[in-house]
Amino acid sequence: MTPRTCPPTPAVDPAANPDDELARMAAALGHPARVRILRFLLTQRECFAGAIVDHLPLAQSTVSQHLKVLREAGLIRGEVEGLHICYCANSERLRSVAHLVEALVPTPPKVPS
Amino acid sequence: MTPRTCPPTPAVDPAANPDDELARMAAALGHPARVRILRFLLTQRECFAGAIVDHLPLAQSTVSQHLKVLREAGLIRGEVEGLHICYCANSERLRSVAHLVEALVPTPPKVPS
DNA sequence: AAGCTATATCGTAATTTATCGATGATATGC
DNA sequence: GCATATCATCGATAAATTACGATATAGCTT
Repeated sequence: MTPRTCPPTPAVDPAANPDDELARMAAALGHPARVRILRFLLTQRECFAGAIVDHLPLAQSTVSQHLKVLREAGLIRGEVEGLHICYCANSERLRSVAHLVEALVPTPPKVPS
Repeated sequence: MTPRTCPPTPAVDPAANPDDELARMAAALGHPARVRILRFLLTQRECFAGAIVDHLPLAQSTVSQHLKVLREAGLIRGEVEGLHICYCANSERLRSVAHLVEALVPTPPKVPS
């Protein structure tokens, strides 16, 4: 009904173990266009969807769909602002993703004193 | 010709910018089964392919394909060891992936003294 | 109200992915 | 050499992803 929604950012799924959570985030990041969108959003701090479309060699509808994937993963947030929609990266969520990945890196085998 | 190959670990693609690299790694991590395989490998330090198959509710051929994806992303390594193939996580590569993700997290806006 | 702009959604085609069973290849043991 | 175990690859199939143009919707502007 409302195309201009920007779903309330599903945020973290509480009923997901870290493995599934990580897989979900990784899947959202698993496309070059989405990584570029994210990076662009980070360098601009925020911007309208149109700017992102201009920045990528993809059709508007395609970009919109990538934005949706990122939104549903909670990696970005969109806010209606008059006629535009202002997107920005969700730093908090990005940090939590970074932690999930770091948790995967084995700690160097501890050498007992 | 040689089914028991364990391709030489394509490792890092030098001709890839960080965005594409990150997307490639994320795509490899973007499936719950693969994250579980990786985690299993990390808790065991190493193990035969059969053990991984036993650990997952998937057919042997399916697991083998997931292993291939992880291998081609350089996230794990396999070594022929007699009749088995011994897999282990590539910590170095995992660390580099962690760094790629961390590089995405905005540094807190620096407050000039 | 009528038109315009910005963006989401829909319908669809093409590609990729996930999964399985079956097969093939190698190494081991007899 | 022959049977067996272990694992990769193949072929098929179903499902998901990606991409696009077309359409619809919400909010300005006049």
